[in-house]
Amino acid sequence: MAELTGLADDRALLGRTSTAERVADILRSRIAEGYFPPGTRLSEDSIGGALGVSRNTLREAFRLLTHERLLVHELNRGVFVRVLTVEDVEDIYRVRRLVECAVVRGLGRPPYAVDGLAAAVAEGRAAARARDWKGVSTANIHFHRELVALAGSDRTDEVMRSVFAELRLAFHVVDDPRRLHEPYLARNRQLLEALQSGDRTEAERLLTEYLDDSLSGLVDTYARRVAEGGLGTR
Amino acid sequence: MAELTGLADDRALLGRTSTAERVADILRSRIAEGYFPPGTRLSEDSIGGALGVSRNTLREAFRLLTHERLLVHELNRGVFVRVLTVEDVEDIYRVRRLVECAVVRGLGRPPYAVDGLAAAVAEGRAAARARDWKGVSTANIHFHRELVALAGSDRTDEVMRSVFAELRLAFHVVDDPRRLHEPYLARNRQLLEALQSGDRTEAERLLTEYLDDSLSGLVDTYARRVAEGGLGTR
DNA sequence: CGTAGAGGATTGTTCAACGATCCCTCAATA
DNA sequence: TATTGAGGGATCGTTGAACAATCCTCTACG
Repeated sequence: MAELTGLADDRALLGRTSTAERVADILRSRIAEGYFPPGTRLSEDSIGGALGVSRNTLREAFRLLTHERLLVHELNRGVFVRVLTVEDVEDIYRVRRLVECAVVRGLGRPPYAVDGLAAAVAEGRAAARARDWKGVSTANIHFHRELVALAGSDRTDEVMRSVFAELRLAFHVVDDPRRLHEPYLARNRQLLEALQSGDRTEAERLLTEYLDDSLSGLVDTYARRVAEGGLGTR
Repeated sequence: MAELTGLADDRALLGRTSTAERVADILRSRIAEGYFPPGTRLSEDSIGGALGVSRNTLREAFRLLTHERLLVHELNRGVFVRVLTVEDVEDIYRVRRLVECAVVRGLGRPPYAVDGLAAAVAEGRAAARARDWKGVSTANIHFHRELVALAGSDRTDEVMRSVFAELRLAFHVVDDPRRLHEPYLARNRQLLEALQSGDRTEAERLLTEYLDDSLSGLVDTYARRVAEGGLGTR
């Protein structure tokens, strides 16, 4: 038996993607880019017809996305792109504060593996230079996903990936992404620097402030938009 | 328009569930109680026949439980009750330490709402008196779910509910539930007392020790059982 | 003893059908 | 005018069947 360790990673690339997962990928990115805004109903017939997949396959894709909380399923009514309430947004930040701060606090001795964080900061800087505010938002999320990854827990990573995907739903409702995301570029950089210098407590302080400010800023504009927009909460 | 605020809570009750969800409920509790031990193959034919549902519906239920990590799906072989690896158990405890400790640390000023915790302690004591070690294990899990509930976050509750359900899979593999669960009765009580007296830092210390000991005790016997039992890890 | 292959059993996938539910429309009534 | 109720159309939920693909077991053979 020859060397096979390197092959394990390739298995993910191989057949392991079912039709339903590919459909879910398509729908997920459509939702992420705002093509299907929150509140939109996704009809089995029209979507299945457009994508050329059977109803069963499509329903499996719906189920995947429902599990990620991107869609909500109402019996005999179909699936809808989730409309977050303000309480949802607050709960998302409750989870973020709980988990992200715990990750920072639980770090062992420095140095820390901050390569991913540095890459996300660079990604955000590049997006800002290109005036690509949606890209800035994505880089922001990448930064915090990398932060969570420092805990080295697959389950935590998965949970937070889903939480961040949900958060993106709120971002699509607000109309001024620049004001919402740009200020946090510098603060992510600060956070990175604190971690690079091995200062956990300072990093935790920065992170807490970050999350508090981010939540209040988001809730302000979000509540206004939801109220005026009259998104189909039902 | 009359007073309708009280009715909002009742909506959850009349929210009907699909057949697939009800089937998933049944299978979930069967797995939780050990009727289907880890490694068991769940045949579409026999289960569908016994429950009187069609294959399509049953497969939907399987998918729901697969998303919850209680079942694993092997292509062309069917679904099996998940067999946790030691790495899985370790990751579960990584999540528990991260989240449960963060919950305790994030508590505000005392007094805390420890009614649920007290009830779980009482439940455990009663089960121990009745020599019902599986009941002790359940009460243990209830205690920690109540602990997480102190954070007041729906999402955190849901995540941890799923994590605890997964953990139960490991419990079913070990053969001496008494030795595994009984020692923690007293420690839960200690934890409760620390919280009742408003001592967060002491509670966090107790909790950390608890989780460390619980993990090492579980991994010891679990690794042995998995190795000798030769559960169908394939 | 080991291997190749046939056959049976099980799963993967799709489709069509029918009942159930929801939503919308419209008419009747107070 | 506002409310109620019936009807119809659209969509979802579930079933059953059919066929292909795959796996497992057992047998026969070298």
